[in-house]
Amino acid sequence: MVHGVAMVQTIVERLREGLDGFPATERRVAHQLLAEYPVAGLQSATQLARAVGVSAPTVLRLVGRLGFASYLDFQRSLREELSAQLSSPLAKQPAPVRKGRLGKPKPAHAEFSDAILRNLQQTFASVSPGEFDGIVQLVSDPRLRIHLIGGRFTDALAVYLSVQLRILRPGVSHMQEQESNWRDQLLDMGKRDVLLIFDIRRYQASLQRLAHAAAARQVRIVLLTDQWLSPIVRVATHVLSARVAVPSVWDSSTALMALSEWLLAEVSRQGWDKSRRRIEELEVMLGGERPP
Amino acid sequence: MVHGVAMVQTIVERLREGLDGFPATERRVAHQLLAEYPVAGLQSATQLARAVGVSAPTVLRLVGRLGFASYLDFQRSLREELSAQLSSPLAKQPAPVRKGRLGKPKPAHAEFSDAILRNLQQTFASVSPGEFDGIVQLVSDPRLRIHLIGGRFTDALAVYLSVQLRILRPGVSHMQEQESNWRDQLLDMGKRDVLLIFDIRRYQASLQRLAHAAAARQVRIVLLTDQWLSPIVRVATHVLSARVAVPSVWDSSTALMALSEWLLAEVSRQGWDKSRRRIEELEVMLGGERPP
DNA sequence: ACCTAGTTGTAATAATTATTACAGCGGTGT
DNA sequence: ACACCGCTGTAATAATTATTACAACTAGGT
Repeated sequence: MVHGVAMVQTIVERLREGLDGFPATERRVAHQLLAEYPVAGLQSATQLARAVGVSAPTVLRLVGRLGFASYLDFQRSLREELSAQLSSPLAKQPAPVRKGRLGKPKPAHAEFSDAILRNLQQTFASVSPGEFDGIVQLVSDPRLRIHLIGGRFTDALAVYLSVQLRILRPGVSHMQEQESNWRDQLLDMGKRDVLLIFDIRRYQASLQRLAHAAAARQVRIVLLTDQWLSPIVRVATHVLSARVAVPSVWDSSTALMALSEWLLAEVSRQGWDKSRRRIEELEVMLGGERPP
Repeated sequence: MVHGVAMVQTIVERLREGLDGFPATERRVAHQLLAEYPVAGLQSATQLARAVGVSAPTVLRLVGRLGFASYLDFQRSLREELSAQLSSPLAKQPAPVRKGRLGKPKPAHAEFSDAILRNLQQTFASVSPGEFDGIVQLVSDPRLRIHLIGGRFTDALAVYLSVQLRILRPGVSHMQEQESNWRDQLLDMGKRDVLLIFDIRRYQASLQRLAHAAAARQVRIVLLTDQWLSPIVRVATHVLSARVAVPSVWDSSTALMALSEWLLAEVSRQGWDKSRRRIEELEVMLGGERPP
C-alpha cells in the first residue's frame, strides 16, 4: 500500500476522455492543461485563465465538469498524482555534484552510500527465485511453527521479522539468545518446525550449536547469512546470502533487512485473505493509533 | 522555459547548502520542502506552515532567505524547475498499471528491489551533510547519555543501533517501549541527555508523548523518521528522514537502517582511539568467538 | 548582569484568489 | 420568428492567502 488515495481515474485520462464533449473555450483550457502538464494546473485559476485568454470562471467550470468540488480540490489531486509519479521513477534529483570544500571529511558520504547501494543491488541479483520461493512457501505454511533467532547484532533483525510475521500468521516465536534459554524450547521442536537463523561474521558458535541440535530433530532450517556463508549452511535446508561489506568497523545488515522485508511482502501476498483478517482483528484490538 | 531567467542554482541545492545556516524552525520547513519535493512547495505557504507546525511568516522568511522576492516568486521558480525536469528525461505516462495476475509471481521481484534501491538512493541524496554531522557530533560526545527507542516495528532498529553504539561509547541505553517503563527513566534526564527516536507511519502517540516530555526537560531529541515526517519534528533538534514506501503491506525500514549504520560508521571514525580501546577490552572479556 | 542581535509567533493589513450571480450572446428546434 | 438552452464574460462577494509590523523571547558576548 503506497497511498491510501482511491483514485478511480487519473486527471489526464479525464481530460483526454472529455475533450470532445467540452465547450470550445473550456477545451482551450483543457488543452493547455494537457500541454503543460502538470505545471499548468498548479498555478492559480486566474493566472491559468489569463494564460489561455479566457475568464477565470471558465477554468472553474471546467474543473467542476471534471468532477472536482473546487479548484483547490483539483490542485490537491494534481499534487497527489504528481507526488506518486515522482516517487516511482528515480529520474529526479540531478545528482548533487559533490566537490571538495576545503578538505572536509566529506568523501565518506558517497563512499558509504555507494557501498550500501552496491551491496543491495548485488544481493538482489544473486537471489535465486526458486530458493526464495521455497522459503516463502515454508514461511507461509500456517501448519508450521516458525522460530527466529540471530547473532549479537543480527538478532535485532530476527526481532524485526518476527514482530511483523506474527501479525501475518500464527505460530511465530523469537528465540532467546541465551543458550540456556533455548534448550527447553528445542525439546518441543520437530518436523513441523522451521528455524530461521540470521548469522553473519563473525559467526557465533552458539548459533551453530543450536542449528545442529535443531537439525538433528528434523527441524527445517532457513539461513540468512553473508556472502561468505556461515558454517550453518551445512545443516540448512534453505539459504539466502547478502552482501555485507561496507567501509565501517562492522559489516552492514542492511541488505539482510531488505531481504527480510521482501520475504514479508511475499508472505503477505501469498496468504492475503487470511493475513488480512488477522491484521484487521489486531487493528481493532489495538485501537489503532492514528496520526493527528 | 523560454523566460530568460538565469537560474544560477536549483532550489534543492540552495536548500541543502543553506540548511546548516538556517534557524531551527526554518530548517524544519526546509526539511519538509526537501522530503516532499517539490510538492510541498506547491501548496500555499499557510498550508505548508500548518503541515510542519510553524507560523506562516516563518515559511515566508525562509523563502526570502533563499533569495526569492516573494512566495509567489518561489512557487513560480518551482514550477519552472519542475517543468524543465519533467520534459527532459521522460515523457512517461501516469502509472505503470500492473495487470495479468495469472502469470508468475515474478514481476514482484524487480518491483520490490527497485523500490528499495530507489528509496535508499533518494534517502542518501536528501541527507544534509550539516544535519548529519550535527548528529554524529552529538552521538559521539562521551559526556552525553544516549537513549534510544522506536515504534512497534522500528524499535528493532533502536535495539540494533544501541547494541552497537554501546560498544563504541559509554552511556547508551535502550528505552522500554512500555509507557509506564520510561516514566521513571525520564525523571533522571536533562540537558546532558540525548533521545534518539525512530518513528515512521503510523506515528505512535506514545512516542510523541515521550518526546514532548523529554523536550520539556531540555533533552535533545534526534528523530529518524519517514519522508512525511513524524509530528515529533516539532520538538526535535535534529531530523533525518528516509524513504519508506515499497509495494508491501507495510513500509520499509531498510533506508532507516542504512542511515543508522552510516551513523555508526561515522561515530566510530570520530572517536576512533577511544572506541578502539573499548572494543579491544570487550573482545578480551568475551573471549572472542572465532570462525573455524 | 546587561545589552545586542537574531529568531519566532501574533495580529493586523493588503493583495490575491476562488466563487457566485447575473446578463448578454449565439445557435437550435418548433 | 420566437423561445429555449447552453456557453461565456463581467462584476460583485467571500474566502483565503501573502505580507508587514510588532512584541516576546533566546542566546551570546562583553
